[in-house]
Amino acid sequence: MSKPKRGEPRKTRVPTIQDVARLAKVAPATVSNVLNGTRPVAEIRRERVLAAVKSLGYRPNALAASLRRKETRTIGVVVPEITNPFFAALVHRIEELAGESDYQILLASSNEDPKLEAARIRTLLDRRIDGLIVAPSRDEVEAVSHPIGALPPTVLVDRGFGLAGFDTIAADNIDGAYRGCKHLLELGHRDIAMIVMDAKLANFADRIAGYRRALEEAGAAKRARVVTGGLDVESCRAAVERELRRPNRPTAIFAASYAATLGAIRAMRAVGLELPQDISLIGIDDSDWMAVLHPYISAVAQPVEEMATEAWRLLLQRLAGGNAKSARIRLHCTLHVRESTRAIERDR
Amino acid sequence: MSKPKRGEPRKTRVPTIQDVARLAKVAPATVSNVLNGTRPVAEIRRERVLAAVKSLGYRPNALAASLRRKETRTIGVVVPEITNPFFAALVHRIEELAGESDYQILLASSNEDPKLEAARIRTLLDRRIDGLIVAPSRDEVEAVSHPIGALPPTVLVDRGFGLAGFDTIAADNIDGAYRGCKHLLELGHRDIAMIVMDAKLANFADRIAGYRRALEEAGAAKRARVVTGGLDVESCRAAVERELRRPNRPTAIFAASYAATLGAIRAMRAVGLELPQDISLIGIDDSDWMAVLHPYISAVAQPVEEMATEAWRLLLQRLAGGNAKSARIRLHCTLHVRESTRAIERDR
DNA sequence: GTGAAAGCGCTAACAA
DNA sequence: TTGTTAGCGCTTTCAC
Repeated sequence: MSKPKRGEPRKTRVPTIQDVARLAKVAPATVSNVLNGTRPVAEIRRERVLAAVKSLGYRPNALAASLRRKETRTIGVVVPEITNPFFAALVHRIEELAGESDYQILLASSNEDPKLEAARIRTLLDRRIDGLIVAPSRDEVEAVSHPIGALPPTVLVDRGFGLAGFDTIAADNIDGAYRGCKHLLELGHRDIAMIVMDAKLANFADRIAGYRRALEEAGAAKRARVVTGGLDVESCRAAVERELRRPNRPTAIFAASYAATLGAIRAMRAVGLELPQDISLIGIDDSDWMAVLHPYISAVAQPVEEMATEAWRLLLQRLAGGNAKSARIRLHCTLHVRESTRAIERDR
Repeated sequence: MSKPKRGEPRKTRVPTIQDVARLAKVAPATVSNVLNGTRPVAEIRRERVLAAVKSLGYRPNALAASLRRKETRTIGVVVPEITNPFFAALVHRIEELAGESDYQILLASSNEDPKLEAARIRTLLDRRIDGLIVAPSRDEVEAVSHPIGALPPTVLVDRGFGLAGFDTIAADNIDGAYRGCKHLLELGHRDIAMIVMDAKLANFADRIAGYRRALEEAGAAKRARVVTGGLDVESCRAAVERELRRPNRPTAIFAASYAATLGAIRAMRAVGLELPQDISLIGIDDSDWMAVLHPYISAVAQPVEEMATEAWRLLLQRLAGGNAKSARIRLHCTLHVRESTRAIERDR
């Protein structure tokens, strides 16, 4: 009964179901049945088994069980970038839900690279994951549809909305951007630059659309200016800085993503513009620090928690054999009006 | 050759090594040898195998291979909280390194709960992970040492430093805190309150020690005030707020963790103190937003990247059978002097 | 250089 | 209710 400690040469082979069976004087199948509740087992044996399990410190080899059962209770989760608070929150919630349903998460990050994404997904599939939750790095998701052939039940979050054959979930980006832009318009802004990372990504296209729609309604359609920043904070900063140095600089910046928001603030500093006196800013994607330092940053928050919850719900449904047609879920954003957006000065 | 698309009823059973062998007219073993380079295979067969693999879209079942080989090329990673930027960065880097060495990451989060942590580790072990990287939720790590008995090669990061039988890595918390505190002292501060989450955790004890040492050197040992905040931002905020409302409030706050920093800033807002005119602040743990909004927040940054890199290196070493005695690695923190720390007004 | 056969640890099907 | 048997798909002896 002396439990071997780390460091000691581990002499004792890790016990198998056979060892338990032998010790309990029952068949391996019976051990299995006791442990999994697969079939009723007489109380006497049942107790002998449990005792043997305990005394040997037996734990079933999940690998062997998975191989046999053809299910791993493992879900692959692929995100572009775990250090982005949005994806961190997404993963966090998914991991939590998975734990509750006795699933494990195999995490992979694609670094926004479709090739890497495809490769990572492939190795996840090799491990026979039961399902997959992906926040694709691109919309085409060539990565996602190409490998092996068939994928296990898969839900796409944030990007790739509406892709045939997948349950997809995304924020209502059009509406979110619309409301964010409208907020600025109501404050009197007309020269609003939207900063996107890549206008061709559907998310950004949608956000641009929402932004344009708000502008049109305000009769300012012609004032639309969309600036393509690039995929990281630094390139966004540079793009915004260029924009701010132009003769008729915008009075407000609408940063269409987290990195764009960070970049925009940096750019303002670089150019020497004070937030919100000299210029207004609203971002898409919220983070806790935005309500900590003045000026608190106004933001359109995506419903991350709900997105994760829905993703998990849909996935479980598929895993349970649900054969409904692909779900497409749009979830509403929340507008947080804080201090970085301010009514425009009259003298402009 | 028609690759089955998702949505179509997948009629084709996923091909096994047997199928490949049959098609290539060789033994399964030969397929294995070709794919793994285990033994030389005649060029003729070799090509037949490769062709068969391609035409069937065969991918080896990693589960079966793992069961047989008794190695999964999977590493468990357990962190208290993935949404904390420090741990997010840690996981990010580990995941990156793992990918490079063709390992997968099984992620689990303990929510700072030792019981949950133990449970999660146990299920990771059931999956026969080859190794484990844990940022323990507590120091005792009863969780870590208790389960099954033996653990696979395990490295402890951030907490649990020096625990027998593990490779452990942590920031040099004493020195980091010492330097942070010294910075404040050099600015003339004498009434510096340190906010910790739990004084009993070794990390915080160390940070307190560093803080005290700096104070002693400055002959201000008696002015030490350590405030225990609690485990989340909100309770830290409340604790700091209480401190700030006391008659002789501190002139500077030294927040000993990320959550404490967030809480401290909130508290200052609540009390109406302006940073850095009315009070100075330095935190432990850095984040990108701290250098974005004024005042930029001074911080003692832990070397996350290096911690992850070292953790991975040590783990690989163990996995390779390295039998060196447990490593204990302390890595240096970096002091980022920014704008939230300012020389104290003379009239105090 | 190659194939046949055994077996990793488990569960499901089949008997008893 | 229980035990026996046959694999899950792979790798690894062991023969040839």
